[in-house]
Amino acid sequence: MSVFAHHTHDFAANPDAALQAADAHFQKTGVRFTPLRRRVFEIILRAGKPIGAYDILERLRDHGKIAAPISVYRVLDFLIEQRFVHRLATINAYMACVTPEDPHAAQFLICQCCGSVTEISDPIIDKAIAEGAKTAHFQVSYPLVEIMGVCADCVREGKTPASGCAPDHDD
Amino acid sequence: MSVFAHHTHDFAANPDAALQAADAHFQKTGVRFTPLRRRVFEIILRAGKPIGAYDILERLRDHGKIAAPISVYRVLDFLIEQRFVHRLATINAYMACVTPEDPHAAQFLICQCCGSVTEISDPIIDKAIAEGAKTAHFQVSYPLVEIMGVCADCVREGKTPASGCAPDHDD
DNA sequence: GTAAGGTCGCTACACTATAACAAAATCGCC
DNA sequence: GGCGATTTTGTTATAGTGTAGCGACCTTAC
Ligand SMILES: [Zn+2]
Ligand SMILES: [Zn+2]
Ligand SMILES: [Zn+2]
Ligand SMILES: [Zn+2]
Repeated sequence: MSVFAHHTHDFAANPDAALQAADAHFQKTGVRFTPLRRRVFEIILRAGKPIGAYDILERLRDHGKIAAPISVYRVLDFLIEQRFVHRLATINAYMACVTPEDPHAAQFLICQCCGSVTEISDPIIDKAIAEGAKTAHFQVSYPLVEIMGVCADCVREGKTPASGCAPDHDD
Repeated sequence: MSVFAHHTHDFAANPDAALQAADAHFQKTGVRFTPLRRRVFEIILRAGKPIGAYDILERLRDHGKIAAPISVYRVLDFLIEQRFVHRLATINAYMACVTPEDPHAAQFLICQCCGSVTEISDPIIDKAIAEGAKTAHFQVSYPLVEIMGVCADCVREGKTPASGCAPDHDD
């Protein structure tokens, strides 16, 4: 297990548990968690890292389902609305929220080398943004924070974004 | 003049001054500020708010220039690289930097009602992100902060994103 | 059962961005 | 000024991302 298992309930790391939790949640709230919505959520969970809308579409088709892009986007809108999925604007991809039951402002650490993304929820960043916005008399509805860079693993391997993320040669 | 003229040197508010500053800068550095690049930068400046790549293309054509999308994107890459332009990932648009001479991490306040965008450079937000990333042993290359919400002007008019940004009726 | 509302399928389309290669302009050097 | 190397731009084609509009179907409420 990595030193950087950053969350105690990392649903994304346990697709089955996450699906069951979602089942329970929608059962409780009465919101309809249809087979299609469940299937798309499962695909996102099992991807293990951010996945594009058209990749989701492809995997739907792998399972015999004939679908058009719009179907995927509609489900994505639903899952985002329900806070089970986050959208990453920088890389046009979608990933499962690690703590969907807990409303939160999230920040994302996006590795430009390996494509991994870590969701964090740092109250200090959150507060700083709230304060900054307040100063400008700006009413925040959604604070998007996507931090591009190199993840701990890739740093350890000496990779850099400049060199196309190949390990650095110091010659 | 608005109460929210947020910057002392808001180049975007003075296209001519900004262009002259750019001329001087590129003269000094020896980097080539070609007519096309200058023209695109001028279009972005005169737009007064974020503008899409294809809108830039259209305005180029208005001035008799025949151009393909790729030309615009190449120039945009250049201007971003030179830090004279920022890209807004959330809305796929580009805007002039308010303080291009001063390297900075920027944050953007994007109004979902009127489409206006304000660039701020809040050291507290910046520091909070740096600290948060450090905790995760993540090496930051570019911290993207795009805060969606309602600007001061629109708040004053009672607009909300929920109602499609029409003024709120309380009936 | 029937009407209403929500979900999904289907076709087509709009918008955003890039690849590959050729032509032209610029620069450095002699 | 000629000339090769480099950079910039043009040209054509294509990839990638996201929506509109409408009708069928399915679920829910009465
Ligand atoms: Zn989350
Ligand atoms: Zn990495
Ligand atoms: Zn700036
Ligand atoms: Zn506004």
